[in-house]
Amino acid sequence: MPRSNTEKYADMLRKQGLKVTPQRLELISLLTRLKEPMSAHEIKAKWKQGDIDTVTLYRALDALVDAGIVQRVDLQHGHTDYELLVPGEHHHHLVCTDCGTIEDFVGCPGKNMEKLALKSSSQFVSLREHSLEFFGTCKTCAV
Amino acid sequence: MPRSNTEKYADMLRKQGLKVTPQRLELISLLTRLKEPMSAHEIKAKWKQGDIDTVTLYRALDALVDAGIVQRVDLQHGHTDYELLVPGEHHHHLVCTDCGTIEDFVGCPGKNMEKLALKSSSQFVSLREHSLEFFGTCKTCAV
DNA sequence: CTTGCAAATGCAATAGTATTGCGTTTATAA
DNA sequence: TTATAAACGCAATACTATTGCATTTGCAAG
Ligand SMILES: [Mn+2]
Ligand SMILES: [Mn+2]
Ligand SMILES: [Zn+2]
Ligand SMILES: [Zn+2]
Repeated sequence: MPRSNTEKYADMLRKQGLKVTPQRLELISLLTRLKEPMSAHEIKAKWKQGDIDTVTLYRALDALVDAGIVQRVDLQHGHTDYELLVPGEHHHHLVCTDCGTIEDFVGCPGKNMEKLALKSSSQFVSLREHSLEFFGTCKTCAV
Repeated sequence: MPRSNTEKYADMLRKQGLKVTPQRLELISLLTRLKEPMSAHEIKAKWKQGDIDTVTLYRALDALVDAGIVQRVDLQHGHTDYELLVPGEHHHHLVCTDCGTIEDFVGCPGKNMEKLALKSSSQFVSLREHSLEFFGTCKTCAV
């Protein structure tokens, strides 16, 4: 990972009063190379520099989520998956319920949906986030 | 619960080759009265006829999901919540991250979103379901 | 109404996911 | 260089959900 990106993420951490540690840097570096969201255990299995304690990994993931670097995703796998968040963007996923194939969906009309949701709501005045995942069958599995 | 509704759900179970048991009927009856999605443990705590074994409850919930009577919801509570599904409809939720207030959102433009998602996809040709939940702050907590 | 049997139940054990407490180590700012 | 709050690693524990198996039961066939 180029130095500029590393420094960008380091700043995002420090901005939240969080420390920049070797573990957190390797975690970011690892997530940068992933093409799909991954569970804590899968991440742990991919760890290069020796090993990382499971607790430390979960706490590092929490820290990155707090800093807005990582987002949690629920793909109905029975656990939380994590992926790097591109700043200023957001995206969702298409999941094949047969083979597990995952594809990103980037054209989410989030603002419109939130407007719609707020208009129909009697109790809410502002929305900060939303989860959205699609489940279906990919070309390969459709036969 | 009126007899007609009970019979309707019983038929939905039998149609899937699933049996109609006292536990499943009480579970449906209990879910009918709920205004919010609930976890397995919360449902167990509300059980009236004596007690239900946790395993039986999970298996009954699975059965109702298979029969299309119940849907699973992830409200980022660290567990699965369950709620009765109105046949032919679907809805999502607004969740207050401060106090936990939950409000239904019924005006989901699901068909359009799926069309949008499929158009942008290179690997998928059909989508069956989607998850969508909004997270924000309710009027009471906004101050 | 009886009977046969696959499906469902209850209990015990276990798996999988995530968190807490605490003593030691380390990043960072003074 | 030093002080200190944050982070780390390890052990224990909590919480969520599932598996295996002996027993019971829904329900359809006769
Ligand atoms: Mn993604
Ligand atoms: Mn609801
Ligand atoms: Zn597939
Ligand atoms: Zn609130």
